[in-house]
Amino acid sequence: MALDRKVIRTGTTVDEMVRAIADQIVMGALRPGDRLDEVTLAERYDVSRTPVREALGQLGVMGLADRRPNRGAIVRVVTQEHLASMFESMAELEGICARFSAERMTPAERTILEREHIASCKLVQDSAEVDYESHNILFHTRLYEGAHSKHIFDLATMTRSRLAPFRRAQFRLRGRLSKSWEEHDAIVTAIMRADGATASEAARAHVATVSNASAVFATSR
Amino acid sequence: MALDRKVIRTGTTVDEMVRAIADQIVMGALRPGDRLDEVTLAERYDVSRTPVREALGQLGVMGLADRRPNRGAIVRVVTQEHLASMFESMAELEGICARFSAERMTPAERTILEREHIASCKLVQDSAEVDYESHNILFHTRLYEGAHSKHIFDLATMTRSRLAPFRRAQFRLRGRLSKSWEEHDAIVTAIMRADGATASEAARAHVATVSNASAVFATSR
DNA sequence: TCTTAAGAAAGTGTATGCAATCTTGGTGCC
DNA sequence: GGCACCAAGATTGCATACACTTTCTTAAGA
Repeated sequence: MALDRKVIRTGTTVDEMVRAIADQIVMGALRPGDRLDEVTLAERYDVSRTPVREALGQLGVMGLADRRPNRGAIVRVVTQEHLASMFESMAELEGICARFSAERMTPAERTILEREHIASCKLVQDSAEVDYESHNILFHTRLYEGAHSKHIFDLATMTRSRLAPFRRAQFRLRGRLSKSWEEHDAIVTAIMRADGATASEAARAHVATVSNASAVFATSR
Repeated sequence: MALDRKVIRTGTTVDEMVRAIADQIVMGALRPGDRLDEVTLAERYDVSRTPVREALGQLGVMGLADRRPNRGAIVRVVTQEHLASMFESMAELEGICARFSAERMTPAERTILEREHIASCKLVQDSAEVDYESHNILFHTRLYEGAHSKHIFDLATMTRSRLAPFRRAQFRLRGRLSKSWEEHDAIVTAIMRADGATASEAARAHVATVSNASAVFATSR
């Protein structure tokens, strides 16, 4: 299934390849350790090897792929140690974002955050895992944005995408959905009160829980 | 002056190009806004455009270059706002590293940190700006390493390299050298006492000072 | 004089080809 | 049977070629 590049054409082919491959990795279609063969990818997307190669190089810098000179690229495999390190960093970053959000969000941003959070309660009641996952991503993005700091946003977003392959299906664990909502609730409440310290701690605890839920999944493959 | 690739040959040409260009940016030979012309770079390093292009793409991901489709690449220009955001992030990251270092460094690491810190006192007395700058980079690297968290290390290192073009010559400001040493001293003292909170605060304050020193320089160009 | 249009020049984006390197399957030797 | 070695195939790395986009130049028209 080739991409219709001639029709839509946003940006360069390389960008499209980066997005396409990154998506496959983040979505789990390509799993850690899988080979990223240049000719195979080129054929699949109906492009030459050149843009594929550039994309692989960029994915390497992003930390999603691992490039071995003369030996091809694979989806990055991380050790348990490194994985823990990433979750730890994520917790710290989210803590910072929550603190800044509590201190800096505009009234409009606070309103949106709260409204979306309350709306998501219904998804929990309906056990709508997939929709809740979408909401969850948005929720955390709101936190990163609310920090009003472009670089923190970049760091948090990057770290999240690197972790994505390892947090798949976290919401399938029994009761995880409603627990997640309660944790979000603690964060939102603190942010609405402009209580940075509490928001930060709640966010860190939240990520720690996700970390535990994901660790089980990551090791059991 | 072409690189002697045939002779030394460590890694691929692309890697060499990334290093070479990144160095030029970080060292200040290439300044924000400067064009990164593919053919010029290719000729300068005596390679074809292909590896140069791949390098530019990777530098874009690293945040050192800015790539505009069909319009070439330039050394990234950051707004005052974005620069402040990066310094703010750097302060938070260093704070985290200092806290973790205080909690996690091995006795051997603590010894090395303290010994190098004490040795650097002589550089201050001699007003050896260049040598102190080298020591300074090492000092902060020790902090990042001491956190014992690969990902935090990556984030800190990346952020530092992005900031490098803007903190040039910070030590030329009068009295900055000895002030820097005193700030380091506060961090080291706290780490030796395994006092995470104090170490964290000292590190954050230290970066804040650097930020102010650099902001003057950045705007006055 | 200023604006604008057309064409040329410069530069980027992708495809293809070839050389270099790695992998694999098989063969001979111990 | 196991191991070292070697050649063929597969794959990557880089250079070159060409198409396409942007930018610059220049000149005509208002």
